[in-house]
Amino acid sequence: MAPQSNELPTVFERIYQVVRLIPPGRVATYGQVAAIVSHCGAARTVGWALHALNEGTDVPWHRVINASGRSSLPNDESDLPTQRTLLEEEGIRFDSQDRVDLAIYQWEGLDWPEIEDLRAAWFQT
DNA sequence: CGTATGACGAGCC
DNA sequence: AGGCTCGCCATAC
Repeated sequence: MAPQSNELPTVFERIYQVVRLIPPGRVATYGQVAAIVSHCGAARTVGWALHALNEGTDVPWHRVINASGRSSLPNDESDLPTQRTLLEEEGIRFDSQDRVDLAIYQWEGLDWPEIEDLRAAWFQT
């Protein structure tokens, strides 16, 4: 959803759009999302975008973890469910070192034509 | 407008 | 395998 009708979506909005495509029970890495959004070194920006979300968001931020298979969130002292809990509720298992097996759970991503479609809309090419 | 700061990641020990 | 360094890039200030 663009802020103004004739304005291109911001980087954050493009990131959110991609994260919404991650199916339940799967995870993606920050770098993986960044690659689809076409900012190959911008994994940190994905983290920044997710950090900016508020509680009631419809963006499944918890499905994005780091390339080591771990949650990158600092220890939150809130009562909200942790990222791990949210993922476990979707059937994802963590190993004894708090790691997700990416070989099993990583989202396969998008096919090239789908990526092209997204970018065409984003950049009006 | 320069600097600092991240929910990162690849490469090297 | 695990820790460190350095590069990345959009924001914040």
